[in-house]
Amino acid sequence: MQRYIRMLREGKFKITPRREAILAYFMKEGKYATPEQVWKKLRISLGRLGLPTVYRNMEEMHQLGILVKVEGAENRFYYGLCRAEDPQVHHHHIICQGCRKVQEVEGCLVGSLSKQIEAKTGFKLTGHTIYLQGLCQSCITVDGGGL
Amino acid sequence: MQRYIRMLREGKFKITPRREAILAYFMKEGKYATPEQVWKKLRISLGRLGLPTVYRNMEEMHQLGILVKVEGAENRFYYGLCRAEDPQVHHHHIICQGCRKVQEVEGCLVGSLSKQIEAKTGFKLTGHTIYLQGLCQSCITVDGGGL
DNA sequence: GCATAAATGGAAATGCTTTCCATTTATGCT
DNA sequence: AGCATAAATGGAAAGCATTTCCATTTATGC
Repeated sequence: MQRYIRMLREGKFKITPRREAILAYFMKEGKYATPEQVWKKLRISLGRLGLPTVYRNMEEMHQLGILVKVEGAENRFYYGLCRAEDPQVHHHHIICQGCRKVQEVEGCLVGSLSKQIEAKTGFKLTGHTIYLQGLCQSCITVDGGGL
Repeated sequence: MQRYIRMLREGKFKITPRREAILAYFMKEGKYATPEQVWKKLRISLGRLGLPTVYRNMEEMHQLGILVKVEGAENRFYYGLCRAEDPQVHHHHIICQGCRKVQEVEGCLVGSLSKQIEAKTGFKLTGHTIYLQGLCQSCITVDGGGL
């Protein structure tokens, strides 16, 4: 938790109860979620909580590298906590199709291949985004997906 | 063009002037575009053209593998023509940040790494999506991006 | 040609996300 | 501790990409 608080501070953001609650939510759940899902849950304990506040804060946390943002089903966006030691160090995430758990994949998948890609296509690579889907160990043993 | 027409037929879709116009648009432009962009252009030559028609057809073509669908800026979706010999054969696309040109990258970038990823994470891979961004040769020589 | 299911256009609805703005609050300074 | 101030927040309303509805038109097989 403290490291995420620190990241907020470094981004010149204030530490508010709402932000702490959002962080706590993701620390506890460990899976990806939409702003609305977070809002529905936190609204109960926080009393008053605006949906725009959740959207704003989650997007800010995404900008800071605290949350990963992925395009889920039905053109909606999901966010998940990035637990990488240093989020600045380029890496990827894999998402469990069973329980929506988010996990880091150290190292860059494209880095080692970039030369080949550039040779093949004639392009100069400037960036990439990878969405890995899979099943985490506990979901493999259960039934193989669904949620 | 004929191969895309064939793909539409195989998908039990009728060959309409609108569909042909959309295909022609992408054949000519070769870059990715939103339904609205396509609509604005084709509306002129087609006289009457409904925006929902463009959305519907582009999404259908995406389902058939004719168009690639990528999430662009500002939560909008862009489509680009897939020119791979056989779109069913798994491959990736790279998009030029300069001119939005879409190009195929043969082979799968994750295939050769999947064992490593699975070993590292404990996940069983079920799928992946890769968005490669780069600059095509002509854009490299011009200025380095922008559009 | 003709029948028919598919395609289309325009208007309206949907629904995620953002903006506006008045009020509240975290933070730095004294 | 109290204060000033810029940032954060909530609620309502707006924005806007995308989809749905439905009456009309059209491609296609016979």
